[in-house]
Amino acid sequence: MTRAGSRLGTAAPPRRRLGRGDWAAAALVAIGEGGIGALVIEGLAERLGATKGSFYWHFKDRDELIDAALDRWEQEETEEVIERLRAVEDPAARLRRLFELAFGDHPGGDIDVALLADAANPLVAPVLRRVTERRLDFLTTAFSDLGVAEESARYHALAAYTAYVGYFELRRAAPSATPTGPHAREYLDHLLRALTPAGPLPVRPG
Amino acid sequence: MTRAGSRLGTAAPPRRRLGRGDWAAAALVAIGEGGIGALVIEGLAERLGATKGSFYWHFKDRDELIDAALDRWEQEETEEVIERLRAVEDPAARLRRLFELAFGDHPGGDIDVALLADAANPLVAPVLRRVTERRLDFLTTAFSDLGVAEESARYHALAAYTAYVGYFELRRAAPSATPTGPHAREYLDHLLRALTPAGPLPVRPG
DNA sequence: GACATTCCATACGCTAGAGTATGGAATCAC
DNA sequence: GTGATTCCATACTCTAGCGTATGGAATGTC
Repeated sequence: MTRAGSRLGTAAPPRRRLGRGDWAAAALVAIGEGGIGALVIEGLAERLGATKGSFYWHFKDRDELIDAALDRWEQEETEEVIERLRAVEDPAARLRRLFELAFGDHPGGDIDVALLADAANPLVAPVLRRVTERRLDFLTTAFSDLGVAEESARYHALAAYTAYVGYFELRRAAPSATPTGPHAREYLDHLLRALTPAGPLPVRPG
Repeated sequence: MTRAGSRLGTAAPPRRRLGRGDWAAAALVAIGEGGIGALVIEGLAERLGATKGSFYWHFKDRDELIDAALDRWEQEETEEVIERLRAVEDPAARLRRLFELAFGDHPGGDIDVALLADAANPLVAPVLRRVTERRLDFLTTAFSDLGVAEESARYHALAAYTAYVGYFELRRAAPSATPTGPHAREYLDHLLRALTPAGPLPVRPG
């Protein structure tokens, strides 16, 4: 058969040729939806309007794709976020911004949770460990900058990070029990009060 | 072949015949170790010193075993715990005891986390939702009994529960980053201060 | 102690999905 | 435009693990 939709447009868009990046991106989406287990080569191929043949030209095997997707995740959802937050001068504002980003509507939380679900996977484990420690260190420093004592800052960081992780886990376990709409913001306020040391540190003051 | 170890003891203990309960218990252990995916019939059979033949006599299929294991979990790790906590009169003591149980060394947290990992599984989803809402409701009431206003009590419950879930997720993601030994207790103290409304509510006062 | 019933082992069929082999289309180099 | 290179589709093989079929052991029953 000649390539589907190569001449007259079928449902699929007249696609260009694929590269490793396309596969890695699609893989990360799949992981976000159903974890490593949902990363099925022929499934991705269909989404991309291709077949296994393409995949096995770009990648040695499935593990190599997983690695590529995890690299991408580590970069986009941790390093780049941290980099962006460095730009915020005021420690309180930086922390507040971090909370807003973390609990916001981006798909990051879902990927996080999906990867936590595959924490036992030998490919996932080291990346997950690295990312978790990196984030915790950043959080610890953030609380330190706020004036919290060294030891206490670590506990604040742990509490904040587990609140974040737990929130997205809860959303999967019982979406109806998760605060939505105005309640979401109220809950975030509540969290900020509980998790930050001194004052209320209101979100978007004014 | 005659049954292994039926006369002279080999490595395996001279086992009695198996019942549904044995399979369900083994299944729950397997789930705790690796989630639903780790629940492999022939694997469990080997652990129990039996074969598939036995399993398919007691159960229609794998799904039926999963159901049985989930039932067991819901009963042991939620209903029975709640029942036990009802016995504690003082609201503050009850909440403190709950925290101690939750963050204690029982394997419950690991099973919780494993099932959260399979939240998308159609067999797991309804049980998980039920259990989560049940626990949240109990927590909400617990905070209410402590004198927290209705709406606020819900947020307290959410924060406490996500802290619990997040803690065990963190332990899987980066065990080395999780507080251990004396730090574990210090962190628990920190959490109690952050998550409970009024006073410090010390663990095991005195 | 023979028969029924309960329980289980062995040997098989079946499917999903990873990975391979190979020919051919697209694109580039000149 | 023709040869080389890059990219991809099709048609396989192979394995893990679910489920089934069937005979036989263990245990109860009278």
